[in-house]
Amino acid sequence: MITIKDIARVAGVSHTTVSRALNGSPLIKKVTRDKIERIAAEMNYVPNYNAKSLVTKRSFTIGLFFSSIDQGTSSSFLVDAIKGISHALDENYNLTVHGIDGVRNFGNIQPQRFDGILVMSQSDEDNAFIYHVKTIGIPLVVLNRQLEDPGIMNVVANDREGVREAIDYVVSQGHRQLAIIEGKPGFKSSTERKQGFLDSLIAHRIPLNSDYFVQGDYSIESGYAAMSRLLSLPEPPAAVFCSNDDMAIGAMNACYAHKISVPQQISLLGFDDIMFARYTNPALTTVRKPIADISELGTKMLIQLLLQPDTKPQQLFVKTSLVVRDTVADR
Amino acid sequence: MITIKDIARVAGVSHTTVSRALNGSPLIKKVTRDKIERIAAEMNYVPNYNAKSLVTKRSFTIGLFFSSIDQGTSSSFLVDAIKGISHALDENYNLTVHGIDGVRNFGNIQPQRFDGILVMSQSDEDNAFIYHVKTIGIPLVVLNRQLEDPGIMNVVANDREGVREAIDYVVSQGHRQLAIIEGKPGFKSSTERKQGFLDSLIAHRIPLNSDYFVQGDYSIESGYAAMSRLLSLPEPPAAVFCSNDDMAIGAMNACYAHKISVPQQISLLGFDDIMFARYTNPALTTVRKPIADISELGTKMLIQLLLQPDTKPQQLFVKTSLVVRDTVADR
DNA sequence: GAATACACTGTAATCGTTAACAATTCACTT
DNA sequence: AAGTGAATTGTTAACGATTACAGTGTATTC
Repeated sequence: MITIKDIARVAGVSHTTVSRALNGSPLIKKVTRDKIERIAAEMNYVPNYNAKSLVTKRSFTIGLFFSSIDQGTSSSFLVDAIKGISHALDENYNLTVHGIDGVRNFGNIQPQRFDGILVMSQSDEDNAFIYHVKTIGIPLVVLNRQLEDPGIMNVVANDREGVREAIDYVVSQGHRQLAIIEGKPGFKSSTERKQGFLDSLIAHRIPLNSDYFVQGDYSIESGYAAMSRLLSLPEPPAAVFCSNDDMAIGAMNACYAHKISVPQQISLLGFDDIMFARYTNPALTTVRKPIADISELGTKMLIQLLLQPDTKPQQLFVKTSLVVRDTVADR
Repeated sequence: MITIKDIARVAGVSHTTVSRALNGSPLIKKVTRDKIERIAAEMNYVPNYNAKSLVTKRSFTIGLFFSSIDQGTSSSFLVDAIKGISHALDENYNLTVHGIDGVRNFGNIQPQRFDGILVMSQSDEDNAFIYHVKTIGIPLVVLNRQLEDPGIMNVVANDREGVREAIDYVVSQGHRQLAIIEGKPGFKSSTERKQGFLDSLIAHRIPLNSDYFVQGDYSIESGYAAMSRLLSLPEPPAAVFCSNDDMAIGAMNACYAHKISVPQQISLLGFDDIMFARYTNPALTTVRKPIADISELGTKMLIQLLLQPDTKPQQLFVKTSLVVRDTVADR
């Protein structure tokens, strides 16, 4: 393995000069820099990042932590996240991936091991981890889940606005009896999405019917159960907004079971645009949560934070988009 | 940040002794070791891995490379892979994740940066990368895709056997007019799965009908197209084996479009058991490819390879399992 | 009671890099 | 021709660990 000293020898300079030349120091004369760069390239020099890290105290690694590695749901999250992050990260940074639940002792999470940390959060159970990271002072960005704490950089989708737009669309298609299957109680995302639903209804002066608000918990099964309840109503709704796609899939299955055809007899709207939304039958109309964009923006914010540690934490919202497919009928 | 020298100072020993004590050297007396360990714990000592790496020439990081980071398909692969790997990897190893297509120059892939590399391969376009890794001598295990080269550690599913068993099952349900939608031409997995299909048909003395062999390319669209062709046959098959789940989903959609009900009029069988297989309507009967198990076993082999570099490369097969759901009718 | 062996601990060099500080070179002034 | 300051380059000491080698102390042997 060749080192800067090897290069120094053939270039006839000191290894310090080589170091400086290769790191773009303005101190070095152009001709020597060019010569050294040429030689380094010829010798296929690759810097030893451990030595670099040892002295600069930067690890050149960013850690991505996500809620659970063992729970089955929402797997496409992770791929999209990695996609977005890779786009924003330059090649001599390493991205390491961990499940938060796999971290047995927080002691291993140390500034010397991570230049920065991204948390793809899905539940407030992550808070203990998040505060540990914050406490020991590693630059941190939390993605996907809206935080109450304004002291932490946070990038999320604008759920409320996204849902409002989607419901506006459903209303514009002529539906006025709208129901909602709500998300898991206590989750910020649940209330945000519900708010967006209400925003639209109120804006359109649609009277609120308490029968049309039913509880779910983001699981397929809860979507099935909730939809069954709605279908058994004396006057079932014309359209149902499901607070996530999983529940929409459950709801669709409930419709099949009750011989109700979608969207002819009832319209369905999801949220997330998971990969499978395109494959349901009929294909699900839904609100796309741009995980890749969120991750990319979050990574950029993290890099910003690395360069200027005193950057003020903010809460950034990424716009969602409505994906019109086949589950909302036009009347 | 506290170092072994700090510990040495309070313990009244040299830092060498601390290093030895903390690394389980047999040279150290039990009482000193205990004392040092106690002090280290009290001081919340965490070793500096960069310093360690610099001198031991081990990086404590394993790289996971997968074919493409930007292609949309088979996302659950990655999560399952990370799951399996995390299980087998002890906590002071870091797992870094990269798309092979994101690697702009191979020069960055260096022994000093990776103790070992896992490649989750999906196409033979990965070969250039694989051989680069092999050439520079980084311990390597290729997962998921069967290699011709016996010089590389390789862990894959036993596709052929898995398909044979699945078709045996379909036959046992009373179907005898069996069709196959084949995978992408030139792919090892395509021929393996086809072989499994043939194995079963031959074992059951079912005559081969050339109309029932149609080409696909693993995409949903190709599944749709292939199924349309089969349905337009004067005598459509009773059951169709799709060489992966994506094509099965396409095929199912084709059935819907042709008003053919699954499984009443035609049975469908997939391969992979992607996450969505459970959510299709009806839920897809398929052959489960145990990605997590493959990854876990692969990781164990890699660790073996790290400990004993002269371990003979082998090709390991992990058994698939048939997941019976609702798309194969019982006659 | 000295020699020897063994068990344990310490000294100092090393890994490949950066960076504070010192030294040299060079082009201008005067 | 010497002085000055700026522009380059070099010397050397870190960074935090491991490890070859040297040293100490104690028990065993004769």
